Order: sequence, then structure tokens, then C-alpha cells
Amino acid sequence: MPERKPRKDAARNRETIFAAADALFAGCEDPNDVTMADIAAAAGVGKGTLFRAFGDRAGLLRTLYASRLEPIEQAVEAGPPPLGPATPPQQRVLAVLDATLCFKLDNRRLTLALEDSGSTSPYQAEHYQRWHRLLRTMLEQIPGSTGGDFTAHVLLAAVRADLVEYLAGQEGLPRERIRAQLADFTTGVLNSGSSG
Amino acid sequence: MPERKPRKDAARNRETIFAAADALFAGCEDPNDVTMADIAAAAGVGKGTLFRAFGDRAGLLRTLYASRLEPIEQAVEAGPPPLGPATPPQQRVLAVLDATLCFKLDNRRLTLALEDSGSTSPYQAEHYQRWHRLLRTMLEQIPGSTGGDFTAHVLLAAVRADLVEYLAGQEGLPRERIRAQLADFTTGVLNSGSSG
DNA sequence: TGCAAAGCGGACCTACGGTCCGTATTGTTA
DNA sequence: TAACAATACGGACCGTAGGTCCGCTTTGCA
Repeated sequence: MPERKPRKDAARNRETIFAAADALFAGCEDPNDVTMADIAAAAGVGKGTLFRAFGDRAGLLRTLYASRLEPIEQAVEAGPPPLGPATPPQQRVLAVLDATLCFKLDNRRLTLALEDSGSTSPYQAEHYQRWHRLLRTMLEQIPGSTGGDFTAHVLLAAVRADLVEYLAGQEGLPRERIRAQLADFTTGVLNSGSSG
Repeated sequence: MPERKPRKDAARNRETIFAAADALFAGCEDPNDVTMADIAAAAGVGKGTLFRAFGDRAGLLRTLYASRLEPIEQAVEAGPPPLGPATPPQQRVLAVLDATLCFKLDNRRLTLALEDSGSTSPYQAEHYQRWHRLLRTMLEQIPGSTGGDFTAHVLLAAVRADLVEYLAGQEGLPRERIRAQLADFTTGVLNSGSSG
């Protein structure tokens, strides 16, 4: 695949749309209130341009999300401890989950929009698969652990966008409290493996 | 409020709609494919009737869901062990979660439709609040346990409709395997409390 | 400078949830 | 059982939002 590069104006518009969408999601109450037409208008482009650049709503959200998440994925893949690969599994599981939680706290609206979007369940998304595989692998490296696959799913469920949104938004729990609770819970899960 | 009883035809239609919706959801692939117009048509009534009877889509789904769930709620509230109130907490937590899981396995499409429906997060729903409160209370009765509130959320997240759908549907895991994994995981969580 | 190719934009289409209101059914009173 | 309110019916209708189409413009290459 030669994948020839896009024209200059196309690239520019892509960036503009990207920025506009980002801003709209950041400054909204309910992500569903931000329509594709809104985004196009805010970016100063036509709807056609928007849809050509990102395919559909889910595509746009995925792209936004991926770009935000990239630093964290880098850090996990090849960064220094505690996120990087050199970290002992237990500690790394905690770090990865904490990073995920923090990310979702920092990008609540966007993440919420993404997990809402479309009727496709979040579990089909390739980025979910990646995180799950990573988590499962780490869990299986912990001696005496069992059920890594299911445990990985549940740990990821513990940081799902709408739960995080509920705890931080409706319940008004402070960030540090949620982080602490997640850490406590995860620690418990990790320790229980070796005693069962 | 005296809440006068509805007319005979209204009551009859309510039942008909109810049954039609039930059947459509049971026999569909994606719950979003079942539109309100479909349900009205299948029930042989006009859309007006449908909306008058249930308010909106979420209302219909809630009603369906509640009616299906009623036996379990009865059993939890006032039934014999292991679901009923006389059961020791640890055991009851396991039983309640297992019952919830089985219910969702048996009513996958409907539950999925409900948790999808609307932009309102599942966490606002009063039935979620009820289960959460129940679970939290039980968890707090277990000596040495901490973080019952968050733990209750996570345990409920472990049986969320779309996860269950994914495990049973896409992954094709057999029912008993999922149940076993949930039981293992939950047991681990319950035991970890007393060692931390 | 000329000319494809790539891209633009917004009118347009479709589908779905939800409303409205003229008509039909119910049930009550005599 | 005739008459009349109250209640409910049903499907035409509406608004909205995602997504498409196509005539026009911009870009980039020779």
C-alpha cells in the first residue's frame, strides 16, 4: 500500500476539525449534545469534509481518543517504570490501571462519548483488546494467580468511563479518593490470587 | 393519589405491547434494530398507544426489565437462602451476583437494550442504586472489609450487560464457565478484605 | 498556464423517537 | 338502551441527527 499523502488543504482541515471537536467535547455537559453539524460548524468546514476525513462519528471519536491516549501507550510500551515493561507485574498492573483512571478523569466527556457511540460494544474495539491483552499477560506473570482473562476484564470494567463519570460527577468524589479506592481494590485482587 | 384504574382496552393493549416487545427483543440480533414502530406494528397498535402506555423507549424497556427481574428481587428480599436475607453475607453476595449473571445471560438482548438506551448512564437508574445498596450493605457486614461502596460498584461492573454479552456471544464462553469465573473472582475479592 | 485529481460544502435524504388530534371505544347514568 | 363524558386509539406528522451526493473549487504537477 503506497498510501499517498493527502493534499495540504485536507491535512489542514483534518487538524482544524480535530481541534474543534476536542474543544467542543471538553466544554460540554453531555457529549450527545455535540452533533456532527456542530463540530463542522465550529471547525468552519462543511459536513461533507468532516465525514470524508473521519468516516463517521465513531471514527472521529476514535481518532481523537487515540491521539490523546498516545503518550500513555508510549509510556506503557517503552517507557520507564512504573508504567514501562521493566516494572514487576504487580506494580505495573497498579500503575497501568491508575494511569487509565487518571486519563479517563482528565478526558471524561470524550471517553464517555466514545464508549457511548455506536451500538458496537466497547469490547470489540481494538484498543480495548490491546489493554486487555496487556493486563492479562501481566496477571498471568504473577505466581499463583488464576483467571487472568476474566480478572483483566473486571479490572478494566472498574475504570469504565460511565462509572468514573458517575463517581467523579454525580457522587462528587475527589480524584485522589477514587484513585485510592481503585488501588486498594486492585491490591486486594492481586493478593487474593496467591492465597486461593 | 387515588390512581384510578385504566380502561379495559388500555390494559389489554399494555399486555399485548409488552408481549410483542418481549418477543422482538428475544429474537433479534442487535436490540437497536428493534424500533418503536416495529414494536407497535408487532403488537398491532398505533405508535400513539405505545408511547401513551410507556412514555418513551426507556420507559418500555424499564418496564419489561422490571417485570422479568421481579422474581429475583422477591427472592432476594424475602426468599429462602441462599438469596434471601437469612443468608450469611459472603455467601449471599456470591448468590446475588450469580443470580444477576444468570439473569443477564437469560435476557441478554433486553438487558443490553436497557443499558444502552438513552444517554442516561446506568448508574442513575433506581434499580442500579438498589442493587448497589444491597451489595454494599452485605460487604460492610463482612468483618475486616473495607471500601464496600467501590467494591460493590466493581462487582456490579463485572456483570454488566455488554461484558456478559461479549463473553457469552463473541467469545462463546459457556454459561458455566462464566459463572465459575465470576464466583472465583468474587471469592478472591471477599477473602482479600480480611487479609489486607 | 493548463488540466486532472483531490477535495470542498451544504443541500438533501433517511430513519427514528416522539407528538397531535380527529375518531372510536368504554362505561356510567337514567 | 340512549345519550354523553371520559378515556383511549392510531397513524399522519414533526424535529433532529447521522450520513450521502454532486456541482464547484483548490491543489499540484508538467
